[in-house]
Amino acid sequence: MTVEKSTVGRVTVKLDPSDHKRLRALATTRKRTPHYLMKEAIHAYIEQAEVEQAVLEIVDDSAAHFEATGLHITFNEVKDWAKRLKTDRNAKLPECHI
Amino acid sequence: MTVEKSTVGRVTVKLDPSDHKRLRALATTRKRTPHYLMKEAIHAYIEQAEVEQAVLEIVDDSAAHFEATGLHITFNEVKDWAKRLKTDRNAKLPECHI
DNA sequence: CCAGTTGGATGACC
DNA sequence: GGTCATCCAACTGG
Repeated sequence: MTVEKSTVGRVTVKLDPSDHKRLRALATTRKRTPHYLMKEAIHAYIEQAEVEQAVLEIVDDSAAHFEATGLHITFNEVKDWAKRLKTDRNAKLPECHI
Repeated sequence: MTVEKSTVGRVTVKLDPSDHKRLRALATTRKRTPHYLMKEAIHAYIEQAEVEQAVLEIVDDSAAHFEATGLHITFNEVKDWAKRLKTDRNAKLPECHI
C-alpha cells in the first residue's frame, strides 16, 4: 500500500555452492524455507556469540572447581544449565552434589 | 579453470536491522569483517544442524539411562563428548561411573 | 595499473 | 516472504 519504502535490511552473504545446497536440503527436511533457516542461523549465531564469552569463562572456572573438589553433577543439570544460558546469561551452575 | 562464472553463491538474507547491527559489532570485536561472520554463521549452522538430529536422539536415549541408573559423569566428560560429536557423530558417551 | 576476490547494497522477480 | 542478478567500493596479487 501507498508504495511504501520497505527497504528492509537485506544483507548479501556470499557462501559456497556447497553451503547453499546444504541449506536448501536442510530446509526441505525441516519443512521450512531456506531463507527462514538463514535468518535463524544469523540470529542464533549472534545470540551464541554474545553468550559464548560468558560461557567460556563460567565453564572454565566452574570446571576447575569440579575437578578440584571431585564433585559430580547430573547430565540433566548440565543440559538444563546450558539451555538457560541462552535466555539467562547470568544463570550460574546448580549446586554440586556427590 | 573453465572460464565459467555462473553467479557465485550470493544469498540475500533479509534480517532485522538489529541483527545487522549486532553482526557488525561482533565483527569489530573479533577483528573480522562482518561478511566473514555471516559466512561463518551459515556454515556453522549447517554443521550443527546436521549433527543436531543425531545429538537429540543420543542424548534423549542416554539421558534416560543416566536417570534410571542414577549414575553420574564428570562435567569434563560431557564437554569432551559434545566436541567430538561435531567431527564424529557416531561418538558415544563415555563409561558411566559413580 | 589491472585483474581477481571479498565485502555490501539495491532492484527486480517469484 | 523468498530468491536471483547486477553494480559498486575496497583490498590484494601480479
